[in-house]
Amino acid sequence: MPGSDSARKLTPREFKRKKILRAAIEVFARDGYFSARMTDVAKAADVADGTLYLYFDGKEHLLLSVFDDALERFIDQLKQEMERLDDPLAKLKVMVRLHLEALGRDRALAHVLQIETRHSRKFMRLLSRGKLGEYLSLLNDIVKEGQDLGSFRRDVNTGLATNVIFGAVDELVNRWLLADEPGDLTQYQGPLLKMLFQGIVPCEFHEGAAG
Amino acid sequence: MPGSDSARKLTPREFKRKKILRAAIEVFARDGYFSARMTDVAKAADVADGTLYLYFDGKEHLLLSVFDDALERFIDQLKQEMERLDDPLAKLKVMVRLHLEALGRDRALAHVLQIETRHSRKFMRLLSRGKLGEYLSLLNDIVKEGQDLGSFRRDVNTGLATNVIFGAVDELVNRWLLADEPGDLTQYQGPLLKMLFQGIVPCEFHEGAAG
DNA sequence: TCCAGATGAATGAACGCTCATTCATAGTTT
DNA sequence: AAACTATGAATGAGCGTTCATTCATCTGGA
Repeated sequence: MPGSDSARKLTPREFKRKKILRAAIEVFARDGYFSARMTDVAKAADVADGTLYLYFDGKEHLLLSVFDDALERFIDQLKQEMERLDDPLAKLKVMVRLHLEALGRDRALAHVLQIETRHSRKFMRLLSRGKLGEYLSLLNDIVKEGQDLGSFRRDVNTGLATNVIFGAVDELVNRWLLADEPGDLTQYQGPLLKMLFQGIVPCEFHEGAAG
Repeated sequence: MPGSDSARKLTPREFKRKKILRAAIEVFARDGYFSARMTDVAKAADVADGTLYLYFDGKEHLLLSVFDDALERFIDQLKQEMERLDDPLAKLKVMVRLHLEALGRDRALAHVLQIETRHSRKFMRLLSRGKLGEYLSLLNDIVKEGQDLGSFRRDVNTGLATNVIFGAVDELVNRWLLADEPGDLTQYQGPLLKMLFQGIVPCEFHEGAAG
């Protein structure tokens, strides 16, 4: 099944494509998407201005490609790692870990994914209907499975729980991006999961707390 | 103390300022911040192009003003409503309710606050250091107070809990904004709080879940 | 009451600059 | 010698901002 093996040799064309994508990440992260000039992306990729348009349909399509390319790799990895797991709780842990690891290791990419790709409603909808939707759907499946098996509460709406989990992780990454002295992003994995699993109110007070 | 009473009569200048701010919200929400033209904001405010610059220092400052103005009103209301409350749990409920109500009632404003103001790292830092920081600090205080009083778990980092709560609410609003048929935003208030308070894992499984 | 002069808020046409994109040309491979 | 790929200078539309000018309102002297 050639094409699905991510470790195979790249064709020259694929190689240059990747090189441009990487350059775009660096430049978009450094200057911001709107301030960034295509000329600078070309320069960073060591390629002529016009060449960009032989690989991408324009600036916006380049940004979209950065996003989808990154998420595709991430989703593949996620699926692969989850194959060996049955426990939804363990799956959720892995998902959060991979999410934090992937972004924690590449700050420029994180910046582009978290901030630059969210510049308009129109663009965000585009993302939601693409790879991001696939990712959220994966998360939703885990939550649903956990509820079916009884390891997650059944009395919270599945979609809402998905939303809370994603929102929490997403905001954590945002704060890490905005921090003046960002530490290791993955250090929060444990505490974050603890809070998501157990909530903020001790069990003995649960009756009066909600509602 | 004239000037702090939000219900007093507006001077002509204040009135026109508000009119421009409202127009900016509508136009930024409709076209997106970057696509929006100052000319169109002026048109929507029923004012000449140049007039905008008698009230604001430029396009970016106008966007910032929209944000700060909205948050200032929100924070004032929040402080006022919280004065009568002692219980941190109740305070948190009020905070989430007001947050969802304020945005749920004004979709254009929500759009601008959630999406258009987050177009760059630089701008987001500006927000964080201003009114948004004040808001987060308020939330952080509530969490801390709850932990001191024992109504919130002490074994979760205060800042992280603040982050999770804000992230969850924020993402909920985002999904509402992106939805094709958005319902009433406030309907999620109860379930959201329940999940934040109690977590996703039933109490009896807490031992093995975290970590 | 009337008017001359002063004030500054408001106007909107025009400016000037910034890029995303194009395409005629050049190079490279088969 | 075709076919494919790359180049980068030139283009021109788009738009934030400016500023010379207008005009409604106010002031105070007669």
